[in-house]
Amino acid sequence: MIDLKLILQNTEEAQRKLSLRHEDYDLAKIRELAEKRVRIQTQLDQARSERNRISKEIGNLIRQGKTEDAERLKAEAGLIPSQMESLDQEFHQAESEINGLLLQIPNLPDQSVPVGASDQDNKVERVIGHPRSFSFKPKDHIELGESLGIMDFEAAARIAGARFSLLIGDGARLERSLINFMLNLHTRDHGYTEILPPFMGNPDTFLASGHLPKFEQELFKVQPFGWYLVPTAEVPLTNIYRDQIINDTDLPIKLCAYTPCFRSEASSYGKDIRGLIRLHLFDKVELYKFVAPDQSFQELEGLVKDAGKVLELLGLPYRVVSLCTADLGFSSAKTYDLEVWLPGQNCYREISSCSNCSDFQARRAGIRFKKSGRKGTELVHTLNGSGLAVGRTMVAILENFQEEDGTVRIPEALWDYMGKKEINPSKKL
RNA sequence: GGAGGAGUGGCCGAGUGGUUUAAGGCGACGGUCUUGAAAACCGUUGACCUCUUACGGGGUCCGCAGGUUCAAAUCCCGCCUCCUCCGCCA
Repeated sequence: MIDLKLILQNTEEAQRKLSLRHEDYDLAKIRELAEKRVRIQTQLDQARSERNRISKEIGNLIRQGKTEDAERLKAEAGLIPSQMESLDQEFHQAESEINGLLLQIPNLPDQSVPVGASDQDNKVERVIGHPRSFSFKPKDHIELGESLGIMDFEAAARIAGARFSLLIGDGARLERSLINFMLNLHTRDHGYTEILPPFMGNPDTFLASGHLPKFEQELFKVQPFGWYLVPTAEVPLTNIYRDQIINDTDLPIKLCAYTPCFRSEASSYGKDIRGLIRLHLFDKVELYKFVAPDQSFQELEGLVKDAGKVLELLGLPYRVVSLCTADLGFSSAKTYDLEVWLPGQNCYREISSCSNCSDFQARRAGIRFKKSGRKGTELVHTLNGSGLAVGRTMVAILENFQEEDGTVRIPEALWDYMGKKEINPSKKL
């Protein structure tokens, strides 16, 4: 949620920043409702104050035994609740309308975000590593996976349907190895604490992270219970500290988590139908930070570095892209995508998305921190980033390290995890 | 699934309709003392909304949401969460 005060005090500025996202929002309407709410609240507070005063007096009279005077006052005070009732209704009406509108509004882009109209305007910040040149035509991961006998999309479709995967033997082992490798790296070398959260959550949880109410069609709902399956570990991790006040000495808090991710891909019809690129269920290791506001952009750079380290240790070429204003996610103030080189597709593909959500999620989730020796609390800033999408990492390994005969070399960083240095073509199950 | 019990401030905990303006303790912070620290003693110590240039004032918050009442942490209705026992179960 963006700050209502910002809308009230600087409507035009907020409107201008939102328009950079190429979406329209009626801030004037919110402003009008908010001003109305304050008027009503003032009246309501006065009525309550009067009621409290009289009630206290009645109490005093009763204690002094002056029951007749008390009865007279009771008759007088009896009129107040009915006056308050309609005000109270108006107040709640205005408040829920304001909230309903506010929950639909995305975060404001930071001023360092490139202004643009589509993903064409994203800015390449840097390129790390060099795409390998092949002496043969590189295969894509689907062909490789099936000839190696480590994937069976037909069986996956039989079990669940389109956009699911089934890994066999070294394929399954590679997925598991990657998860362990990533978690070990981030916990041992990068200082993150590992979390294994629930893979589903209640509606409040998804509201706090910004996935509800606007994006319900992207989620799988568990009926009849009302839970949703997590589309990313960002959702449960955000909510670890929902409605909590954190000591500033505990910041920054750095967490990482492996979870499966469940996405309906409702708005992706026709895109990446085959293979491991876009699935209803995939594995991801997520990085997450709760930080003090003045640290968040610096911490974002660190997050990108931590995610990039995975690719570097695996020897995969990639580039870092700063998303433009039109391509930013709903909760994000600034996002870097890491895009890995895929020879099979002859292009860079997103393998990590690292965002600074500033105070947007913290406000929805009520996550604040307290500076010792200072009055009051302040909202934390939250950051999240993939470290990395596991399936897409497997795609990148298969496609980048393939040989002409279909053999795939395993990156050295994974040798111990895999117990071997290459995967050779073998019979299908 | 059955039967009980419980949810109060950062934490523990008192409080069964009106001197509760939520006692007391712990923790934290400040001070006295001390070479320094500890101990002891003294003091301070919530969040949120709102009015005010300011000083300061008003309001809300005792799991959540309703209700009764002039007045609710306290009584009533519904819900949520946690705990204990029984049953079932990976």
